[in-house]
Amino acid sequence: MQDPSIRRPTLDDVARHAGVSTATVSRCLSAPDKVRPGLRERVREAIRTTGYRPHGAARALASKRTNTIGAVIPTLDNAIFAKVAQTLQDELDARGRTLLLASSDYRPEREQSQIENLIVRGIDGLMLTGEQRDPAIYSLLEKRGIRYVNTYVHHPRSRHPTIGFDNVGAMERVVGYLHDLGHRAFAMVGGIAAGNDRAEERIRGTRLALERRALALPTERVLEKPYGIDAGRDVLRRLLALPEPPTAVVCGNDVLALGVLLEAQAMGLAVPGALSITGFDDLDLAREIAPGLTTVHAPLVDMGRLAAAYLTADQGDGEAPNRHSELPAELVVRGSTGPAA
Amino acid sequence: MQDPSIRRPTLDDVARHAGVSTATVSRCLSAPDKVRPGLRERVREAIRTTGYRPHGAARALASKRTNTIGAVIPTLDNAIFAKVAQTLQDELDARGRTLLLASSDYRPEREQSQIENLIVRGIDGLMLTGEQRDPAIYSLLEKRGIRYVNTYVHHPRSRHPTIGFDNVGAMERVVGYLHDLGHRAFAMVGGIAAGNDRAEERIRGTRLALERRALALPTERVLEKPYGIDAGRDVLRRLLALPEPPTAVVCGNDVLALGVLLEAQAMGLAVPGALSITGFDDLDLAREIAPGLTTVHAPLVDMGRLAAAYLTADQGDGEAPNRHSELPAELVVRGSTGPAA
DNA sequence: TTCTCGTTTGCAAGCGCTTACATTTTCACG
DNA sequence: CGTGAAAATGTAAGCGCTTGCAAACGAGAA
Repeated sequence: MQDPSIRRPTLDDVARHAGVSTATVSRCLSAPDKVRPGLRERVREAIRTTGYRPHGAARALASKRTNTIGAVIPTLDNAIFAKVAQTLQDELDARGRTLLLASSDYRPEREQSQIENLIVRGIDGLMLTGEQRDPAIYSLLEKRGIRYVNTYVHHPRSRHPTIGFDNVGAMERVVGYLHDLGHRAFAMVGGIAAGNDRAEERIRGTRLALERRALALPTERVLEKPYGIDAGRDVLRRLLALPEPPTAVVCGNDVLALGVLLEAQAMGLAVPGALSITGFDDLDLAREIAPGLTTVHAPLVDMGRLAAAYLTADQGDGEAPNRHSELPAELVVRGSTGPAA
Repeated sequence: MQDPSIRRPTLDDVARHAGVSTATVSRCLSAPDKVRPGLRERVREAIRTTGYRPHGAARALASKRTNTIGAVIPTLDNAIFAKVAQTLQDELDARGRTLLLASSDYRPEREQSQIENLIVRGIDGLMLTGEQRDPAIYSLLEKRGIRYVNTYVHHPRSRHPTIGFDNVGAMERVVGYLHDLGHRAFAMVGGIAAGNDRAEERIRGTRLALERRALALPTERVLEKPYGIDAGRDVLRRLLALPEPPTAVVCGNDVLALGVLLEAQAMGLAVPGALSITGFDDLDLAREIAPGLTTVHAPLVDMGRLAAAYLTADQGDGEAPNRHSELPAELVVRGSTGPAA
């Protein structure tokens, strides 16, 4: 859409204006301390009067750096990804980098194409969600020498760097807490586990924790649903139709939990009197709704911060950042859980 | 972070592999029908075996097009912007463009720097939120020949293109509806109007609609708050302390309305029996919460679609897209409003 | 004053691609 | 087959910037 009739000022124009070479102008921009203060000021002035703005593509081509970090998240339509994206952007901004954001809609093949897209566009680093993906993607990133990090998971033994939390461990805490309250009849509703390791880990974590307590979580009591309030509502109706309805419903995220909670209220089922509900993520709303939602707090802001730091850390400069950072994902107890009926 | 020891395959490599010139390879990529099918296949094969990926920056530099569209929104932390961003991205994707997203945190100076940033990064078009901003920004965009569009507003007489809805008119409908229900004691809580024309228009629209019905909206009954559930809660407590508390609270968006609603419920105030509440935006949650929130439906998806179409429309090709598109912003009546007490 | 050495500046070669323009090939038609 | 126009391909000149290297400069030492 650039109107070809308009010529934007270039480095040459600035150089001519200031009576110096383009090299000097370039240095003024990227390494001002390499230029004598007097000259520097003259160049600054010339930049101002010409209205010069650097040309990112030319710069990237010549310098082989784009100062751009990519990120692929499943969707912007969920606050937990939006918040990390927001944090990442703020942090990158502060470091003079730009965030190039893409979303995959939870579809692996779309994630792959988005990553390819980002690579073509030029990125110096890449934040990904979860670890599970086609190995070809990892080898492409390595071949291109693009630093990347997987978030929302913590896999200390993985060869791929991770910044996140222990989804399995978090569910152990959730289940332990509910078990201590006397609950024995559990059900779980999680996201679609196929292609989503966070969802899978939360389901697995719940099952493991129950088995550890000599309780089974049979398949018909584990429902996988795309995240959505309506899905949560739907699930509760289904669970209550079971011969032995659960006294505790463990949800894979807060949106599902909210659906379960709202449906319980709509059905006149006392929460937590007749049913305890837990979520995951700790959305703002979890604190505000009545009763407050017992949930696992996902350390989104810290994750975004650490990811930004990891992806922008200087390469050679000693001090390689940790390949794996674990963030706490703590249980937040609120009013949606209570002793088993 | 590009490892300099690694040489990525270039057009030259592909050309050599296929025994053709770089021009032919380039054409295979951007105008395949200009190349004889046999050759085309040979080149495709060479691309595959070399693992070639185009270099976006080089391409942008040579072609003067980036195939990238920028967007600056106030924040990702609000579903209404996230949803538009999501839609925009999907639509642009389908057209082979990339979305470069930035957020301003509702701060004009930050918006300006983000726009400059996007321009340097290279964009062919730009979606902005609202119309109110430093004229220097508009003239920079024009000087650069970058097509732009203002969204979330509809200003048919403005010289700047807009795609959005009539915020003032929407409030007329909200007030009219409440007035018909017998409400005479109104209060309003909106976003911070300074630097946010959408918020300002909604407040103004409410005031105008009331004046048209011979009702005043005195300053102490208009509260401007940063969007947030807690702000909404806070506001309700304040309004109920007034000598003559309102029977209807009109909110500038759903998040504030949700706060008002939750606080009313926490205080044991019947909604809509003792208090009617309206929102704006029609978040998913507005439909799910009990009682459902009466609100104005913001046509986010259509806005995103139209913006994508507008910003990617071919220039010369006759058929200039409309400079101003108005989308309906309809009142959605749910359970949070009822006859005045 | 001359010499040395560190600092500042300029020169110019690309970075990988697109695209006028020139050249060659193809093919319908006479 | 020859001809000419159209189609396919190649040639090469940039796009605007960075950066290695060389040249010029300046300041202190001899």
